[in-house]
Amino acid sequence: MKYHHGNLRENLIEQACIACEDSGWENISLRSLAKSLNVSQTAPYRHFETKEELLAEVAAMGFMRLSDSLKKTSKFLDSGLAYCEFALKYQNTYDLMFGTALGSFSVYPKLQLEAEIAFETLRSDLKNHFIDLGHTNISEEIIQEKCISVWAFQHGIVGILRKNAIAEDLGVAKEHGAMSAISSLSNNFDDYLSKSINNLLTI
Amino acid sequence: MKYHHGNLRENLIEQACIACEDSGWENISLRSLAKSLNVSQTAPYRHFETKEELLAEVAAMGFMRLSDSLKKTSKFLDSGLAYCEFALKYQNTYDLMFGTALGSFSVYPKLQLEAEIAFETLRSDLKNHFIDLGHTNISEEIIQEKCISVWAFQHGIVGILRKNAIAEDLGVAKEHGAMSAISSLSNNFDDYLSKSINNLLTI
DNA sequence: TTAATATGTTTACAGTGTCAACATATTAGT
DNA sequence: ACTAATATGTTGACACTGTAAACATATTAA
Repeated sequence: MKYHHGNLRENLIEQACIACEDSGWENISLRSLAKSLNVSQTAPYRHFETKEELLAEVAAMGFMRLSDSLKKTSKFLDSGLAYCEFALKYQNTYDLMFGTALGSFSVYPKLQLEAEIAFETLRSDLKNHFIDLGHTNISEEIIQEKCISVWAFQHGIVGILRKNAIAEDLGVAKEHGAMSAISSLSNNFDDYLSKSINNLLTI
Repeated sequence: MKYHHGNLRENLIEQACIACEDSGWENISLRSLAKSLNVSQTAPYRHFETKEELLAEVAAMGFMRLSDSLKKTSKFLDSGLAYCEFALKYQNTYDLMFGTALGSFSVYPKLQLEAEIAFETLRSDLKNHFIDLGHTNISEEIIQEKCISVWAFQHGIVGILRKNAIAEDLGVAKEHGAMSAISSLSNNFDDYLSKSINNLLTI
């Protein structure tokens, strides 16, 4: 089962993942990807109808890796930190996953699936968290609602942190100014995070 | 004080704002902007060193309008809804403001200023909210921290809502699936929002 | 073995940001 | 008022981009 190139499709996704994390999805070009795989510049079009379709695959891979990161945590309140770490460590991929390059998840079934798996990971963790706390009679709807709240909060914090140019490390804020009061916050970032999430979980 | 065109710079910003909201920042082209203003394709470069510089101006305008929207609310808990309404009504501009087109706010002084003004608007509203509740001895640090939390939560919720393709109206979710349990949530979106924000404000 | 299909190439089009060289309008300095 | 400096605009070019059409060939299915 070997065509001209072998498995151009998977190689393209692979290289696109690397290129995305290296220089951001906006700087990915099908032509240069093709060139780096020693293939003509329009060869990718035999595997992806459009550039966006390739980007959707990259985003899906991102969600798979996010799920993995979340699964590595034992306590629910740790997963918040894990989430933020992922989002800041793989900034460019995260941008692709949640940014405007792709529209709604539902346009790309595989992407939607992987996104839902990641969400489910967090949701089941949260359910266990509630059980650990002795709250056994909480409806699935509320669990889901709370899960969305937590996710949204984490997502938002990451966005704000980045807009204030906090870099590599979670604990350091470099800028000053009104909005960058974040610095004081990020000195004890994990405390802040778990406290806020705990608040959000109040029923 | 009238040169060749008059005030090309402001006209460019103006048209860019419109174009951005119409078709998204990714589809703005300096050349077509120039053409629509009956000016040569490189004329914009006398006023902006790079395309990004123009986009930063558009984003700054966005924050000005956001501040206006927030100022129109009387109660603090209403401003959350106002924020989400703004973010969903002016989706494309909001993307530019918080997306990856521009890096950190601090790269563009004017943008940073306008962003901080918007933040300050929310912060002072929150302070008054605490005072209304009789909590008069809350430190500025905590107010700021809570303000960041609220902003992050709102920002995150908007992002998640959009990734599930909820349209025009705040109250309606169209998709189904695990993550789109949002639909149940968004039926009483404003209740959900104020409840969550209230939780976040717990000290 | 033949027909269909999957995969890849060549060529081309219309568009992009931005640079360099040049032209002219306005302002500031004397 | 005249001149030099500066702000503004134009022309032309370069090196990219996504992607469509026409063609070629390798692989697979009948």
